[in-house]
Amino acid sequence: MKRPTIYDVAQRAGVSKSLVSLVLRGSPRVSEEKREAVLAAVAELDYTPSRLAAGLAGTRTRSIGVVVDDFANLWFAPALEGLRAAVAAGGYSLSVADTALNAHLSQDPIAVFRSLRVDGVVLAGEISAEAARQLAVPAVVLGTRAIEAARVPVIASDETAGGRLATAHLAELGHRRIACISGPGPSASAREAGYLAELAARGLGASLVRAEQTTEAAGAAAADAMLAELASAPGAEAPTAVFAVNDPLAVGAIGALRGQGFEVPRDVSVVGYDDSPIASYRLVSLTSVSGDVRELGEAAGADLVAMLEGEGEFPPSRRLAPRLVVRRSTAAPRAHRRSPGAGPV
Amino acid sequence: MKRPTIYDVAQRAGVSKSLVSLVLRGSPRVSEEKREAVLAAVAELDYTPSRLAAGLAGTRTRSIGVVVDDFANLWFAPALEGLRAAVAAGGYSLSVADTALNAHLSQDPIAVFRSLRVDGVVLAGEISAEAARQLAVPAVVLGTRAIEAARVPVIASDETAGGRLATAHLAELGHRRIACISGPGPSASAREAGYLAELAARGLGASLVRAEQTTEAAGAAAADAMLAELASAPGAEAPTAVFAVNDPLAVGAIGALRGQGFEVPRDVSVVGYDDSPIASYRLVSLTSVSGDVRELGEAAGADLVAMLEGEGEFPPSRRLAPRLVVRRSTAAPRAHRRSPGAGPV
DNA sequence: TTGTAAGCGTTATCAC
DNA sequence: GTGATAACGCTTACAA
Repeated sequence: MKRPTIYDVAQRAGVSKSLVSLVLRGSPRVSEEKREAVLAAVAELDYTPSRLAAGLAGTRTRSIGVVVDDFANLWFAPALEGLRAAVAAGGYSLSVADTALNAHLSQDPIAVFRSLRVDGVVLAGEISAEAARQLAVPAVVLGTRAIEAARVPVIASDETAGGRLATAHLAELGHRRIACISGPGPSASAREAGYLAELAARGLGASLVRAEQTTEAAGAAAADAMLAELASAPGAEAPTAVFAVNDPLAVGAIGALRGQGFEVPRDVSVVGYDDSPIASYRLVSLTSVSGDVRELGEAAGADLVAMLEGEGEFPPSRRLAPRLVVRRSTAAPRAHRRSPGAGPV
Repeated sequence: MKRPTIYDVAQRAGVSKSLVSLVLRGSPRVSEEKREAVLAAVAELDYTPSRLAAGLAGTRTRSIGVVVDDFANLWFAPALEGLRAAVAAGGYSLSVADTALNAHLSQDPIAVFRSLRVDGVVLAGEISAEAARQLAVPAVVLGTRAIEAARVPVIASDETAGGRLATAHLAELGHRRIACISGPGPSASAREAGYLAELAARGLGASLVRAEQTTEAAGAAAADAMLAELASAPGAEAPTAVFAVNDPLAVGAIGALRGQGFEVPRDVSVVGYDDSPIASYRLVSLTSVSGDVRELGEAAGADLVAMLEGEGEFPPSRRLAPRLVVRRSTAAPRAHRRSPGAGPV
């Protein structure tokens, strides 16, 4: 008992296979009569066209591949939803792969997509510049500024602006000693650059620690290290605010600070980045920078579809402005509250 | 400038296309000489075989589809990794889709996989029973017991056992009034059933609240509701321990309890479920039941490959035993610590 | 409007 | 070992 083919449908409906193909692809030049006959046959036979054959025969597969850097980065979930919404308009379907997913067996996701003949790909997350080159199909990069140079539009959140936003918020509250817990990777660098720029613009001094990874544990370790260094320095003063370049780092820092007797935000204010689910948890209530990831996904999807449908030129890179979600992890510094003009003790 | 085909490779290597196909599929009956010639031509031409054509012509596509209920469920990341490892052994590659991803436009992921002619599918998460039926290809269900009846093996964590484990842990610590915050869905039900079974086995009374969703906010609301109800009841006593059927619910409950002046674990112990990343955060340090999801994924992948390669019979359903990860959210009850035999005040 | 026929790039079945 | 030559199920001119 084999699967029904377009041929079976044609026979049952009493038409030719071409007609079936036309009906299925919604051609307007078919009689209502035949259309119904075809649709009926399709339903009766439970026919599902083979995308393999369609892709082989046609000029496109109407599928687009999405490469996600890591499925554990919850970041991409809303991005994917925005993408889907955007490409669905063009009749495309998404195929998702994660970089780590096939890394071991040299099962490079890009290679898989190539052999699948996807019409285009979306590089989501911190993709290596190398991956983007030698990419025979139209592509857009979503959410990082790593590969500015390649011939692909980059749809990213302006992470440097986000870093400035977070830092400015703390400065506006009255903080003068604002530390930063950064980490590895281009996103972290961009956010960190924003922190430095904003401090410079305000004439404040910087205090930077780089965590080994961008995890909660690394954030805790970085905060501990920062505190330890302060303790051993002669006249050093502890920061009254910390900007962590992502939420896990921030949560780790809060845990470490609390472990050392500092209450948040009473003694130290903390700002995170990404506005991940944990940030809104009551237990945490973390002020965080939000990249509006879903919209980023939508924009990327729309741009890719435009490249696929349109002739020639490709859309310009875009850098969307992030916004700050203020919660209960930030407040004015104590000294500031007691007597606005007073210097630190 | 078109893509190179197997024909181009054959011509360049001075052999027939059949030979090229044999070499690429690792046939042992080809001379070393020709093999090298073919491989060289492949490299020079940067040839990538078309999976579309291969799937069309061959008897299988060597691809398997994974349907995830929701990408935002961090749960599936390790499961996917286990899956990948297991199916890679058989030379299969994974294609992932999320139920919500295409739900809107009747872009049912199962339909997409059908048209892609995947060799098999993995249903991960809480899949509807309906989805599993009418599934023309071999399938396994990963991580839920929802569709016991269908003709697919179910590889799941024994969630009822997990519920018992959590409850037993609290009882062993000396707790007598153990409440449960449950939620919607089959997983929650199974965990809840374990809670009830363990209490019954120990002759303890149950106190159950069902949250509207399985989110942190819902958990907080449920805990608040529970406390409010207790306050209005005449001689009711507050529970000294709470088992929440997943981690977000548990974190929400902790937040709510703290808001009402209860410290965890001093006044109330809390156990969660899933051992998600947040559970290990210092700020939370939540005792939680772990399903060893990666291993679950491996088992499911191995079973599916066995079904695909093997002839006939399919592997039995399996229910893997979960384990408890004890952290700092659980401790002996206060009264118990002061005087072991004393009743509650 | 509908039918005919020629591919699309592989695998599979034979011969050689 | 190696090479022809049919499928595979569809799209797409081109005819009718």
